[in-house]
Amino acid sequence: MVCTANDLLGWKDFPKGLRVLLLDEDINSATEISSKLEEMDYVVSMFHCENEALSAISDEKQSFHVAIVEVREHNKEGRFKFLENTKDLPTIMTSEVKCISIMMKCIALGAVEFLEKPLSEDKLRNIWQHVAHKAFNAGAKEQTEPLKSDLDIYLKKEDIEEEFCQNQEHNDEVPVEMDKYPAPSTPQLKQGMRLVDNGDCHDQDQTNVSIEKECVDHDGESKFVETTCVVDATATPFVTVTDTSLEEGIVKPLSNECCTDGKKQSEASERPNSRATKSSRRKIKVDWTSELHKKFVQAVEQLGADQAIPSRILELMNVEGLTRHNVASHLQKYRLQRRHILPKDGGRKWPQTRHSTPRNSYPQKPIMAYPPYHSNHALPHAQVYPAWPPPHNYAMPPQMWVPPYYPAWQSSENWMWNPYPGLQAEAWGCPTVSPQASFPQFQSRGSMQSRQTMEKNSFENYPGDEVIDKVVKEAINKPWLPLPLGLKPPSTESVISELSKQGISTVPPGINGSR
DNA sequence: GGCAAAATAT
DNA sequence: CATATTTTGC
Repeated sequence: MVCTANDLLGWKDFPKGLRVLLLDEDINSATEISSKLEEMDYVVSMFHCENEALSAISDEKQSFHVAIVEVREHNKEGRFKFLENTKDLPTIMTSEVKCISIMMKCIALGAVEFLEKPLSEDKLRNIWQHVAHKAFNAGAKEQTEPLKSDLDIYLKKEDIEEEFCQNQEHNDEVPVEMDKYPAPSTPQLKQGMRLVDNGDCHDQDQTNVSIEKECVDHDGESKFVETTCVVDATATPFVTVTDTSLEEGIVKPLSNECCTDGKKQSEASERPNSRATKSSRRKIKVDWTSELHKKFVQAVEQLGADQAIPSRILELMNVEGLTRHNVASHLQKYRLQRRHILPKDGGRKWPQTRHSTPRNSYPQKPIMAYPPYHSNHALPHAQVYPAWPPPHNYAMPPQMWVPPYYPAWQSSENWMWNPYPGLQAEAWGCPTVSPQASFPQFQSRGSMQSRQTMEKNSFENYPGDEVIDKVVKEAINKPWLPLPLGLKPPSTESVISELSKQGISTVPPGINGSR
């Protein structure tokens, strides 16, 4: 059985109840291991020969999450075969003898780990990690469309890779104290994955910053904040990072883009680990995804301008892992943005007239700059909604607040108004900020895989952010090319006039659009 | 809680 | 190398 990330999400008390197939011809050993496992609330099915085990596996009525298989010289061929036939089942090999060639072969054949006997409790305790790993990895391959679990929204690929270290204070309900039992195991490395082991992952004051991608959540409700953890490459145990497989999207299960961004990976792996060695390690970075921001905004709106203080917002948001500081910081930026944006007329440069319907006509600038000349672009209306809520909404009492169709932010880089929309936007007649209300789950750092998926979806519905971003970027960088999305370039006169408004009266030769 | 500096990320 | 975003410190 292939456990999916979603399965894990809904799994109360994970990894309790994890079904373990145990194959060991030594009855004593098997019994011993089994009882240890059962003490940990794993559900064990013991087998003494491959065939029994294999038929149990193929039995529809049974399913296993992970297998522990003993191997020794005389049965190795059978075990290899077993391994080959159970690719979907995370299989841990174990042996009394330490034979490097056998070990190697097992690993080569897909074993997720090789453990030397005897199997201590510590070793056994962590076998769930392989299930989680598998789940995350499996999801990526199958994903055809984004999963939308809460975790999806909050977790990112980095988490999956880097989270081993973050369990510090997860004191509530964690069935297994992972933090106290450093995984003896070597979670299966899939392409490009790194194992991270930040020696000191404690965080300071808050009790909530534990992000656990692997043990996902123990309570279906909890939402984790997407964070980026500092990685210490040197601390990475025997993991050879294979960056070549960037787009190998791993998992999508958990999030929009779990483990897929090759660039990030390589960067991370090469990243100097200065920080890791530093005693005062920086806190993991909260990634304000559109969903998270949306929550934030809703909280702010609900509270009203005067009540909207970090602690209350935090409370309302109810997002696990988020700290007051995080919120405060975001609030700071939020206010800054509004201050910067609102004082401006809001009408002169950004006539709401264009595509606004009663419902979405906000007094502020739309999220994207609008081409003043043409309205025949292919962008859907939803895209013009402002990222920040309009002022009248902002101050509205809870009961009065009507959630507008809120455009989720795409990436943190473009969720605010374009500070200088006039020039670029009007000059080029194309959006400067990519809209995206339809696929908030996609982050800009998305994997190639999600990117592709997104693009596919996008074209079937709305263009996705990334698509737009890309297109817009290209349009800006290569003005000589025809504008995409049905946009037309502004007239020379309008450009000149706009430039003069900006104080540019002379246009240097060579930038007149031809080249 | 809020502001600003420092640290990072892009 | 500069800017933007987020964390830290006060």
